[in-house]
Amino acid sequence: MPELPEVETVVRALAPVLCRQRIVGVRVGSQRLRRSWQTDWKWPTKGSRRVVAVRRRGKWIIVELSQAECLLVHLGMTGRLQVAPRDQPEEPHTHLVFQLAPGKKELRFRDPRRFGSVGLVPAGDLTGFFERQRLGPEPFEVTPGELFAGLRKTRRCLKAALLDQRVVAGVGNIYADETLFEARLHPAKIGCQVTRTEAGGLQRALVKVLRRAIDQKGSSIRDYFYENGRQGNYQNEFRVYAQSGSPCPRCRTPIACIRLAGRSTHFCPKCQPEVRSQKSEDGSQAKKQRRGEGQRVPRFTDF
DNA sequence: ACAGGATCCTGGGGGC
DNA sequence: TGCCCCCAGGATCCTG
Repeated sequence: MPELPEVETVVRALAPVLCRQRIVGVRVGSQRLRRSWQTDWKWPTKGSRRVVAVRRRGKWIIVELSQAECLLVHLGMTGRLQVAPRDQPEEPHTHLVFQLAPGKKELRFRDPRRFGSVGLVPAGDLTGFFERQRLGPEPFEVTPGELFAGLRKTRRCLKAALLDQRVVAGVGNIYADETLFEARLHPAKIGCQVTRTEAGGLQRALVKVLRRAIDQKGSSIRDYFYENGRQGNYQNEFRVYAQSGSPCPRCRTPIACIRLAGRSTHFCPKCQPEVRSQKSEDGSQAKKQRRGEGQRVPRFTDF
């Protein structure tokens, strides 16, 4: 599952291959992605676009093109971007193919579960696009104070807050669990109960875990390969994620697995002690009186 | 306004 | 061996 380290690794692998190439044509598959990008897909019918740069924001891949446009790619759960020779047979679930020149290669977007999305944005609207998404700060740029402020606002648990891209961009299920273990914080602890010191520790843990994962070229479980079948190695360093029942690497207590924010959540019951005033099963119902409609985050295809 | 559950989607694994 | 069912999870939609 591509999270920040996996996306960063893909970007680093793609950038030298794609930069200065021209996209001379696009072929669209018959299956729709989850987002209805296909009907909205507006690729210029004439002229080509040169790839100027490839970079990342949160879990988004940004392919900067000439003529002030950006190709935005989100890999979702199972998305893969791969550069392949044109004569190499297409794998199943290939939804989008960009023909490159010079040379006889293609950039292919493959996504079996179709949770990913691809779109074209004017470069001038890139900032606006991420603002409409309310995409939070990059983990390497967020200050302890900002993280503390973000957590203070919510009654959700830390696990849910870390998964929320508006709090901090790029964290998914794996790195949320690993970060909370590193910070010795219980995943069910309520955001607004976190102290400034704990928020500082969480920020340091986040940076440490993500840096190490990037060094290891991400985690390869099931679907993720960063470049033509090459795998990351961080899955060999998981300390809690997918380690249910295994001894904690610090204290040998069996790692526990519970369900939080709709996701499997792994932690050490001893190193990440239960919080004092944890959200009770039926507690937090005081919010019942709230009413009205939340502000809609624009769909990807809205721009 | 906010939190949490449901939803989409396919491949893999477990149980029978 | 083959079939069925469940689970995995990112982002968004829906409900309370």
